[in-house]
Amino acid sequence: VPTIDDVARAAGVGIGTVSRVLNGSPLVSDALRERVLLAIEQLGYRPSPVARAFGRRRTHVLELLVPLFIGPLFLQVLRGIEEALADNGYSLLIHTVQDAADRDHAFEACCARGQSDGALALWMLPPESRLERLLGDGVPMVLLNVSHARVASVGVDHDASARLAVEYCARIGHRRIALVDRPLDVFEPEGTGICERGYRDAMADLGLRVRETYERKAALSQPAGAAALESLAELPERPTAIVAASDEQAIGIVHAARGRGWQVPGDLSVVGYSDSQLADYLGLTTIAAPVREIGREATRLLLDAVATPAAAPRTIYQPSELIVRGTCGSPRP
Amino acid sequence: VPTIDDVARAAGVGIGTVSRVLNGSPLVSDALRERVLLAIEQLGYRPSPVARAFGRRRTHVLELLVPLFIGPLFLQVLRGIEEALADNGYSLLIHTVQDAADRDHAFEACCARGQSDGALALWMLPPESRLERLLGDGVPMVLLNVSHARVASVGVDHDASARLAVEYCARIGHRRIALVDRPLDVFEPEGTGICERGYRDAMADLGLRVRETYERKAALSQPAGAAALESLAELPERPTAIVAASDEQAIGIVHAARGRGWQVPGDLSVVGYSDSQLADYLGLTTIAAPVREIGREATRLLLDAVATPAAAPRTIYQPSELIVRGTCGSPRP
DNA sequence: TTGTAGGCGTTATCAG
DNA sequence: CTGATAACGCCTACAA
Repeated sequence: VPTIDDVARAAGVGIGTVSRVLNGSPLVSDALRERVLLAIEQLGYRPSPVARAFGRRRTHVLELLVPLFIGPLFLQVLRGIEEALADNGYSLLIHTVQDAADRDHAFEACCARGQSDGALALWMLPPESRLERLLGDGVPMVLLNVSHARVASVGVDHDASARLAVEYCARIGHRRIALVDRPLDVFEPEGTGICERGYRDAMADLGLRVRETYERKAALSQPAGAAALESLAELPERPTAIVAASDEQAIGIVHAARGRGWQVPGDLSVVGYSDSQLADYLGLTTIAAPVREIGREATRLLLDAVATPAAAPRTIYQPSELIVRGTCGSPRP
Repeated sequence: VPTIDDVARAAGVGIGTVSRVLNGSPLVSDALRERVLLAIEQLGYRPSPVARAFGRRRTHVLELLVPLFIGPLFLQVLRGIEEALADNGYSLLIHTVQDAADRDHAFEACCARGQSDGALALWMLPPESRLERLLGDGVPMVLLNVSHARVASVGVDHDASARLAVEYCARIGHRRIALVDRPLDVFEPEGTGICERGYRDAMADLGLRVRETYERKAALSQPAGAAALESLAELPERPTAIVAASDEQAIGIVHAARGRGWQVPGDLSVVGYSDSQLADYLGLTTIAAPVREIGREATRLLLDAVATPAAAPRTIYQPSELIVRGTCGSPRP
């Protein structure tokens, strides 16, 4: 494998000149640039990425922390990220995380500066314990679809999304609207819900009764959604509409409701959240999150942070949108 | 950020000793190892991954080429890959590919040795034009779920899978079984189909009539599957069962059939392929491919190749399996 | 068992 | 504009 030295020798110039040509410096005469380019071509020379990373103290690699519960949305985010990465020479390193321990490892690894120039974390908060080191080491980092006071983030405003769903249900006539939420930090099931505030505020603003018994918090899975429905179904005055915090949960809810012999949307309306591929296939009414855009914008933000460190953590919201399909209808009188 | 020099100084030893401790060499006295470990701890020292990669001429990174059409199966493969990667210090670099040009770039980049120690390509063949350089540069590479005479691969035997599907349909009484295939090379739509041979052989072996009019080749999408069904439906003697080369296609077929007012499985039986999450949700009878296992075994194979170069390209087959759900039934007399 | 010196392929910093 | 030359941080002989 030819090195920069070989090229310099072949072109009859110093390695400095070759390096300048390689990096598009204007400080090279056309004549020499020509000769260098020729030599590169003839030798089939490719600069070594590791040597470069070593030399310029920049890896041109971004890290991506992916929780497995994200499901099919992953490919969408990935598309957005790659859109922002197109042709700027950056690559993506992936770490999947399955549980809290994985998460801690992954964030820890990001802090250990050197592997990458920055990190993207999807749908997932960094553990508070690692936060100091994380911010201390100055690894640029952007959170996607979750927000945190001290870290930059891009995502939808979950409270606004919940409001959208609740207002829609109210508009088509529902008054008994329940919430099947998900914990803000998926690895912290006892914490606050992600749509909680938006749901309550929207209900109150609409003059609808806010009752604790109408709020459930469930994991991001179909069975969890189904379980939440069963519990809601036992209420003396059961809800006629349910707003879920994910499409998975919503699908579980729909299945369970139909399993009880209820009609959806006849006896129960259900709104999902995210507009995953599944929602489309199954005709689920849902609040769409612009997942691809989130990936793109977050990556742009991160690249900015890599180029210009020390910017204050920004939070950018992308608008969510109601997608009407087949799981909502007016309640039967 | 502390370097190995700082550690050596703090521990009062040479950098060689520190390096040995770092790499678990037995050639260090317990006393010194203790001191070094302490210094590392106190300084919060972390060896630089790039410097290491530079020094030992091994990046400890594997590259993964992912075609977007893979869909939700991706996360599953990823799980398998990470299983094999667990705790051996390897990371995963991802390149998504959307079209033939992307693919060419991606394979090209892998050849440019240095970015990674080896590459995994999913559901996708390298372009023949790149093959020489690829094999020439000696980048270890393993193909997943496609096979090639000159490159190592791990996947299911598509012909065996097709046979499984056909035999099942025949067993429950079908005689007019059609195939909606996919091209072996997705970016080469005109090429041979991936299940073609298995389908024809199985039909012949069962004494069923093999007719060209019963074979369609479609893209890996629902609309493509739907289109194939429409075309099949116009036949004077339409098939009573259809074997598809992917779950997506199968779902498109089912939708289109129901759109025509046909009952599935009453009027038409459909078998999918892969057992994606969707197949489960929609109750699609399908041939399951052990996707996670494929990821795991392929990665193991690749790691072997990285450690011991120049092994002859091996092809490993994983068994596929029939999953009976709700889209197949006996034909009406 | 230990320390020291050289090398890895670039980039960056100088004098010219 | 150009060419030496010194980092960069670690690994690996080699010598002690």
